[in-house]
Amino acid sequence: MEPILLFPDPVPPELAQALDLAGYPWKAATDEATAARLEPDDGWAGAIVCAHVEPERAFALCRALRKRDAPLEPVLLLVSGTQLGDLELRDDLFDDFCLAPFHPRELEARLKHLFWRTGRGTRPELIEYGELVLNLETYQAAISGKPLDLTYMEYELLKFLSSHPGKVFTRETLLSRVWGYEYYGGARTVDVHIRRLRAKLGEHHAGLIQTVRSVGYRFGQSRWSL
Amino acid sequence: MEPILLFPDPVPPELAQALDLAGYPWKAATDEATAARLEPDDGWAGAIVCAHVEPERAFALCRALRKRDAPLEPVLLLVSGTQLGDLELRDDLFDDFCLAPFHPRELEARLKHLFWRTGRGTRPELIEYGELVLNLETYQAAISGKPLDLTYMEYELLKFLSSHPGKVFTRETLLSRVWGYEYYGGARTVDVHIRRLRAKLGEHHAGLIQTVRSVGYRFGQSRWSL
DNA sequence: CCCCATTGTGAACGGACGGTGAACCGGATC
DNA sequence: GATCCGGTTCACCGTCCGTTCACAATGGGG
Repeated sequence: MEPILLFPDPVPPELAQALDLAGYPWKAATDEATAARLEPDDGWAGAIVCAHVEPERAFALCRALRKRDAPLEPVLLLVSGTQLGDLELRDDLFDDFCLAPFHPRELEARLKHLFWRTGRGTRPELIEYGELVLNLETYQAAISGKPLDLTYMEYELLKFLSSHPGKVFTRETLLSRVWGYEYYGGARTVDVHIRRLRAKLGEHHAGLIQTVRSVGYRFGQSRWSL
Repeated sequence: MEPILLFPDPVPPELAQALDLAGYPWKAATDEATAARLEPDDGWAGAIVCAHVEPERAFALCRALRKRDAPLEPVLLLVSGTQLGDLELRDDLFDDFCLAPFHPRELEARLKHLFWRTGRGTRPELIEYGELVLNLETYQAAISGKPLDLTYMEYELLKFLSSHPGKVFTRETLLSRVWGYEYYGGARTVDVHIRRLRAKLGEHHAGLIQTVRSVGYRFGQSRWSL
């Protein structure tokens, strides 16, 4: 996802923290010129402008962003309670606003809705480990950019392992955590699924899943290796 | 100005007071039927739905309001902080939301901005994905320029799927989001509608709807942004 | 160097999952 | 009331894939 443009620079710490927590990339700028200089090739994903710190410059920036050839959108405004009246007649400068101080989850919800409204894709939930990417929303997996054709159990197993890299799991643990607590079946089932996973990961990446003899399996590099 | 539709009835006193203070006329309704009975000749100006009192019925009402021949808008949702997560996947049910308890002036500012926005007709009236086009105003669908003759449910299902491309939905999710929360019926119903959709999409485009075994269905290709 | 526990491998079985055709049913229309 | 239309349900069936088993390969300990 392209980064979100923030104003001002430096960014209020609670804003930066909320965005980091929600997983949105961002860059801060002090004015339109630096914003233009920092802009990625494929443009900004949107902008969040703090109007409660420097109102005049904030609104001026909004106006500049909207007057570009390709108007920047969506623009979310952060305002203090006393500024609510200032929004009048400035409707065209922003797409949504949020009262400061804000609850991180409100900001996240507003961003989500805003991105949906403006048609831009919302940020997918991913598990990444090196070349491997699992998309939790689409139930798809890819390694080195090439999609893996995994079955349901293979996907679930890989998802569990890759979300605990470096940790060793016994077959029994895997059976209870991935298959379900009530599962009653042979432990060798795990071996077969591991084998098929390694095969589909390809020779080059098969080592991502390691066997720990007489214990179980581990995904990724051990914390103590090297 | 036409009145705003409120839910539920009786209206939370702070909401009624805030609207009276801001000078907005309103009428309250307990459900869609009474809303239809109370509706003025020239329609509602918009709706404010309290989702923090009766979430299920509130969202059901939103869906009903949006499915009318002339979808009611704008819709402003009042939610509690703990409900922020519930907004996910319900983006199409509302135009803006406000955290309860709210500051009267925030509500007023949101209404003002909302009316300004909808006056300019910013709500998307088309959904496009590749060759597929859904016209939300005329309830028509076309692929490669040729109109599709879809039934109501087929259209709703395709609309929901195509507005979340790449994402996998379980049958239960589809039943609750497309058919309605109160729906009690077999999950296989979804299969049949999917089959008819694929048939009407034609052999060449049937792959737009993919089956994810033991999970559900997915529309279009996933976005591998990043 | 041998032995046996442990794990990898190939194949086969069978259950479950989903596609499909058709019947059913309730409401709308004439 | 007859007919049509669209949504739901059901039964059937093909296929996918999770599981199991037998056997080969491996590796650590004595």
